[in-house]
Amino acid sequence: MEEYQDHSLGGRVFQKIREDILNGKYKENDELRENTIGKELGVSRTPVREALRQLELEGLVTIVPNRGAYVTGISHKDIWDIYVIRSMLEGLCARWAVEHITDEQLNELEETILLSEFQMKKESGFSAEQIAALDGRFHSILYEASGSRILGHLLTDFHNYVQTARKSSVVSEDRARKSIREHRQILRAIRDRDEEMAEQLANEHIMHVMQNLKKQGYEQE
Amino acid sequence: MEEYQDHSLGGRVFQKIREDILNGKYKENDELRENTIGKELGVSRTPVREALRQLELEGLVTIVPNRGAYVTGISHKDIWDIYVIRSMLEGLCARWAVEHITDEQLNELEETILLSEFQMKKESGFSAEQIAALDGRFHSILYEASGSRILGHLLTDFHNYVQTARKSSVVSEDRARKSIREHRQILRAIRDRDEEMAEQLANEHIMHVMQNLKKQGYEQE
DNA sequence: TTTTGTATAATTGTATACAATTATACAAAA
DNA sequence: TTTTGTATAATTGTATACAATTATACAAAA
Repeated sequence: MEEYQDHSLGGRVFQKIREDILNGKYKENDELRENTIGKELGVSRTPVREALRQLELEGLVTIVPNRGAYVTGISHKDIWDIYVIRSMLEGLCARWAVEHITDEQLNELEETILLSEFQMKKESGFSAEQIAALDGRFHSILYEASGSRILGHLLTDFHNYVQTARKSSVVSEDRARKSIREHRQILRAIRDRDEEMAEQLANEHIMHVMQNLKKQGYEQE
Repeated sequence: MEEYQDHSLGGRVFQKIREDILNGKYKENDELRENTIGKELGVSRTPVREALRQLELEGLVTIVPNRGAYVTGISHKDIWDIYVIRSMLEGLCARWAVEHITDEQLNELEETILLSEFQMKKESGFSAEQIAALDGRFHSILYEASGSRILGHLLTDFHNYVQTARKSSVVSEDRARKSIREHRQILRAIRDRDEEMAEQLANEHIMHVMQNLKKQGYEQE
């Protein structure tokens, strides 16, 4: 994500703790002690502190002054809410992309779709992780193409949030195929400079993912 | 905002730097040196570092590893984009509030409107700051009432973002009166449990603010 | 003049020391 | 037994020390 995240200890600790919250290693209300985590990761308290402060800003951790940091956790309702919000914003993003997208970005979108289709045709079976990664790439190109720093930032955050939480396992073959087809339709609408259509398709695309989530027990609340 | 922000040095430094970026003291691409800021505020580097790392997460600061922190700045387009996004999400918020709002919250909304109307009737002229504060309160009650931690968090962030940036000065008397009237309409729709109407009105409410912004030179891009 | 190399200064990255605050253990009193 | 008080331990908050990295100044070479 951001520049320094990969280089500094603090950034890596941030990503690590975040992942461990989202994948369930740290559960709701767990106390996150600076020393304990530091020892676990082989670093001092300083980078851990930085990471915890950042995680609070993201809403994953609650800090009580002079007492400690606690996992806030992310409920099924939270994930559901994010999808509702995302469906609106992905629509807006596709609409804006119609205006701002470059030829190069169009080609990149095309490429991820082709690679996805290739994955699905493999005789040895498709790799869910690869499909998930390509899906991520497709969307982040669109975020970039929206020409909006704010919207891109927001959608990227959300994408990370839910992606790790629901893991890549949710990609059923049926859903994967439909998803790729929807990507292709979105791309076509953008190529045709059809704002209305692009927005609607991107909107529906996320709603379809939601229908799939519902089957897996993510209820409305 | 968050719990620890008021108590710890790091939290206060965070708020201070953020304010100074949004109100223009620190301009785009300004370098934010840990030592310099620390001396200015009479604290050591540690809390400043924490603050800068958090600000990067908010997108107000860019950190280049081993080199420094630079103000990212917030353009007119950014503010405009936030309003477009906000208009959608405030609509969603009002819709959800219809389902989740408590009687107490309804009363609080009523109260802020009454207080606003009282302000506008004052012979000595109304206080723009008071009106802005009441506007903020109205919206944050709604955010709370949406029953969505995620949506509330997001809208609160956005609200802070733009509020400080465009200062309270933009509140013209004409706009203030209309704004209060719109608040009243939104409240009525929520009371009537009319989701559709509540969403639409909240949506339009923000779009009206946008029209006002446009007059003040905030262009589409 | 322009470029390149190098010593020095400045700055960030991380660990650690110490103070302040909170949690815990346990004895004394009810 | 339950409650309260107090000493001690554990933890967070902040400052600072030191290492690593980058910026700057300036001389030497082209």
